[in-house]
Amino acid sequence: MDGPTDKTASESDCGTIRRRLPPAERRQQIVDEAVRFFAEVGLDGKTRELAKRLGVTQSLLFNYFATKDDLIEAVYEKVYIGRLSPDWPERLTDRNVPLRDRLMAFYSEYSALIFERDWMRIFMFSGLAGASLNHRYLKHLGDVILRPLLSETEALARTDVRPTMEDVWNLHGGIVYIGIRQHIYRMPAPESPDDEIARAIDKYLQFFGIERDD
Amino acid sequence: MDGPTDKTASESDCGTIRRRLPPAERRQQIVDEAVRFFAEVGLDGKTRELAKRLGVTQSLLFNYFATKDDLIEAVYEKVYIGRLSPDWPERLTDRNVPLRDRLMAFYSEYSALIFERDWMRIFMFSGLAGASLNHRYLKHLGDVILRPLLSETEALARTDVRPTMEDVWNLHGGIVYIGIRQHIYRMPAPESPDDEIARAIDKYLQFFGIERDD
DNA sequence: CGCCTTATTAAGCGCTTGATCAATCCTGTT
DNA sequence: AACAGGATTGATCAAGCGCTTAATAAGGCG
Repeated sequence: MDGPTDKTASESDCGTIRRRLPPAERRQQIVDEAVRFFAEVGLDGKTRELAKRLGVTQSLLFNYFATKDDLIEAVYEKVYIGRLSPDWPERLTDRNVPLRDRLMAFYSEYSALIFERDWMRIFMFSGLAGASLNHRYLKHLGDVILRPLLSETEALARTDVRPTMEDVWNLHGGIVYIGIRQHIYRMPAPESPDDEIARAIDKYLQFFGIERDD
Repeated sequence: MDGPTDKTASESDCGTIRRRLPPAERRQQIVDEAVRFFAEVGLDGKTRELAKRLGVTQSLLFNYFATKDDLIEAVYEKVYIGRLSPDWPERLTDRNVPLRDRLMAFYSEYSALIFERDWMRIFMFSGLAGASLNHRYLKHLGDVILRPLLSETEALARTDVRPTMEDVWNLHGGIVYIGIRQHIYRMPAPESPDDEIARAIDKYLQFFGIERDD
């Protein structure tokens, strides 16, 4: 009554309704959609709704993940991984390049990576939930990015006021807050985040009397 | 077997097990505990667990709030209310006082109000949930605090670089991020937040060439 | 004290949840 | 074409959910 029901299920238009994927591919498909899903509705999103978005049965999810927590863990890892590039520490400490340029390069790349709705929201959800990956990430960020950044600032500071770790966190927080406003609170984004980042960096450097070409 | 079970239920120690409160008092008690509860576990916290914390039946909650959403709305209002003092706008624009002092006074008071776990977390939960109160609060903050603050900065700025709304948001975000680190991510707090606030403000003012006594 | 109002409870309804598992039916191989 | 393997499904479970309601008992008042 309702249209040509092509029972063969392979569906002539194999674009969307395809079934029976190779396990690795399906698993990845599930995680990908789960990232979007949980980022949107929170970690209490229901497995049945996620399955519906995937066009798949809810029970299938449990063939790939023993429990919902396992799936969430996979979401965490998928979204946290690669968010801190391993070559940033050395680039941030390369004193052949002016500190301002290093900071601009870093925060320009970093913001492009993190000012993304899925990441921002899952990071916040996992932070609120007290996920260990969240703590480890922040500790890593502090150890591997911000603390070296403090050393670099100290090495160039020309004022009597000495930079502290809190100053670096303030720089970092002011920048990250752009993404929070945009993706957590859904406020309008600044036209050019890089410009705002540049101003935040200049404000920071100027406070310690560091010139543009130091 | 188990101790003197004082069946009269008024409980000699009337500290905790008391029953039959006047409705207004019980309602307030419920909201107070709900704030702590939802701040801790999130808005998907279960009414049965909240009731257990109150030492009360779950069904009692629904005598005071028709639905769980109503209770959450009461939590929102309880926690949002009074968070933006109405006399701040005029104090922030009182040009008889140096801008630095005005900023310090404001952010010192404001941070004392908002650097509190229950508020921080409920604000974040409600923001992620897209609650309208959250949007209204942020719009109000922008209109009534930050925009005037931009005007005050403009009036005193001595540099060729003109302050923008984004600069004010950056100042604000850097400060608020202290509370986010502490209460959302549960990182250790700075010893004296007021000192960090002062540095953030000085950094901001100095960027626009505003002196301490302007 | 005994009554009467009503704050509170106990029981449970209908539905949804995460999770299970035997039964399907694609799909590559022969 | 027939088969075998395994990805996928549909039916289902027990637990837990928000919420309802009739019964219970606390406590101020005469």
